[in-house]
Amino acid sequence: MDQFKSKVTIDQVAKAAGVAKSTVSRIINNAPGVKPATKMRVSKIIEEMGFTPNLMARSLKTNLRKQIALAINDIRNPYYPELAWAAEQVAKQHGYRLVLINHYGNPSDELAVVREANDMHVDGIIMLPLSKPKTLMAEVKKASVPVCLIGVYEEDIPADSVALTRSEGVLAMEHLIRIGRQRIAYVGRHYQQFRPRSRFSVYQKALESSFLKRDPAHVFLGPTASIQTGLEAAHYFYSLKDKDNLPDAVFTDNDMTAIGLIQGLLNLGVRVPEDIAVVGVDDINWCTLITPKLTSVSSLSTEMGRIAVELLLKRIETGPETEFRRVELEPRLIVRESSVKQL
Amino acid sequence: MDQFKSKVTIDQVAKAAGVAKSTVSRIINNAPGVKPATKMRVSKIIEEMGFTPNLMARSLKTNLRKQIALAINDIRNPYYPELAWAAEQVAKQHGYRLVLINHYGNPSDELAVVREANDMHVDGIIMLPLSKPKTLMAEVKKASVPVCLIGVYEEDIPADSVALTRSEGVLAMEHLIRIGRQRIAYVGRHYQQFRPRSRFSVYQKALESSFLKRDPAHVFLGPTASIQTGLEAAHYFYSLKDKDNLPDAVFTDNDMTAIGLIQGLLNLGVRVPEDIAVVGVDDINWCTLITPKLTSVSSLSTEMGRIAVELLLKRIETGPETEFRRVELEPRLIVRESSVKQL
DNA sequence: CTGTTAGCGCCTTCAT
DNA sequence: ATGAAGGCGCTAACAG
Repeated sequence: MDQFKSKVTIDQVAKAAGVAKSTVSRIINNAPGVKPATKMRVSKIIEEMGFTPNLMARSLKTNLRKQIALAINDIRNPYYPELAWAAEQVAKQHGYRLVLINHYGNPSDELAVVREANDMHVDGIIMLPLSKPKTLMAEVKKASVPVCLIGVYEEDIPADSVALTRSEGVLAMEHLIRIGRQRIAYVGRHYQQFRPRSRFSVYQKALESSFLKRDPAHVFLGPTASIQTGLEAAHYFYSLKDKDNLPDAVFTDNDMTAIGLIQGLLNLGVRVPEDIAVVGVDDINWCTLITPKLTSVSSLSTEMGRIAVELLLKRIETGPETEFRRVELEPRLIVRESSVKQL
Repeated sequence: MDQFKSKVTIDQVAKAAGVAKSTVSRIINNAPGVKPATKMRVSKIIEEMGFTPNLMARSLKTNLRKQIALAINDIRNPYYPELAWAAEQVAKQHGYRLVLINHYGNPSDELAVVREANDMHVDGIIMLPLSKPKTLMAEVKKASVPVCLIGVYEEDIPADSVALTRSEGVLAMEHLIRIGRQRIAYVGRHYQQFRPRSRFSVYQKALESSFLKRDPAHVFLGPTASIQTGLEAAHYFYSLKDKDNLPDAVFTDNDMTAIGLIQGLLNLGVRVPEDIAVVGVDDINWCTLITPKLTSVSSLSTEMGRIAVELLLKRIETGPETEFRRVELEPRLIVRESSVKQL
């Protein structure tokens, strides 16, 4: 194992160049106070020897890793790559690396993620939390570095955050009601506890305030934000005994599930949107690539990712002194074929 | 910045427990030779103080990071998340963490990736290289840790590898020819240099050996494996002056581009597969979610990811002594609606 | 069984 | 402008 070309150290360079390590250190860090001549000479040797500083040794000393963690649910849901991509662009621009930490939906793992991030000694953490507020609070407090939250409504958590001005559910439900749907179902993930402004809570409230029937049979909760959950939901609705009570619309937690749901419905001979209109959340790229194209509420993944990194980097610089910032974005409904036949 | 809850160190624990740090070290590493009583007592203190070892300090010492890098092209192409997911499962099982490094297609960046991985002091690197053989060789040799290659045919590179027994192109072209297509086009990425067994080379050879016309106008090369490239290809073919010479089939480098291509063709009123049959490569999940469902040659992303990690971990253990291993998988053609109307 | 010591590779005063 | 020395947090001999 040690026969692999071992990394050259700053000492070796110093020795080879006949200078002290501190001089080499100054050079690789562009520190002032090195005679141009020696700088040039040593730089050449550095180049020749292929020396690159051991980042871990460096950060052990400086306590700076130039690295931020992005805790996500499942990399296989395109929503996260889209967000991560945008976040990475900004991070890179500032000389930071973005490290993804997957916690496949198990909300109890969110705490593990924080611990992991602590251990890795990243400079900051971006989270898209699923936990209930109390747990989340504990998580954030356990973090030994700044945290930036995405998509969280609670206001009293010691972290910067980016969120929407209102739940995606509001736009989705408004839309379905406006186009005259009467029996609107809900398909989504099962949370430990639904936040007051969660998509599901909003769904329930919207039904009430428009005097639509709230039928427990019209709610299907799966374990993950996946195609699979959508397929299962389709079979579930189809298996309802009371065929007259089939939903005529479904508001879906997320686009992946919505896409699975549509797939499942079509397989069962249900027409979308004629028989059942479907609205998702996230507006992932694939919305326009399936048939029918999926109506969705954009949760602004790329903007969120970008802003989260910006907030976090600012916080890393300024420290916890300044007041926590909260950026709010306006969600957008994008109407496509899965909810209205003719646009 | 330093007002954030600072991490507690092994010294603090040792002091608080009234033992030497080495004892604490032995305990957190489950090393033998600690009296159960003290172990119990100190463990409790560790728990109370919330101590977790600084992984960077540890690896500075042990030269082991329990971390492997996966160098990928673009996280937004679902092929990579699928592969990364599988790789991560195996890595986690062995106590390793998987770190993704994106090098958005710029093949010259592949070298940068190796350097980056070196700097990060990961224990090994998995690559899906795009570079031409000579460059690739240089890259692998620059690595200071074991490398495992995915999808490379060259045999003389000092690295373990997982690859297919034959190019995906063989299966794709066989299929298109068998179903009687005469004017088969190619859409793909532009490489610095096409390897002999690359998809494009195989495409050309297949045309020759079946005495089909090789028309330069039937080749469209884009910069990336993206939807966008597919859309552009569709417009390109449509804009050909010689309408009688439109292709009746397209072999596409990758599924993303194939999906974009189909989308573009449908928008232009071209029927798929009646007018143009389309075959992709990778067999990403989305193949079955679009309409028409995409015929594709599976490049076995999850198996590749899994095996690559296994090979790499074995190599990390054994070192460079043992001969480099090469695992070969049989590619599979999955026929769907984009190439034949009735299955 | 437990403590002492000596670095891992780097940065950072403090001298020179 | 450069060198010498100390230490970041941890592990790994070597003593006791």
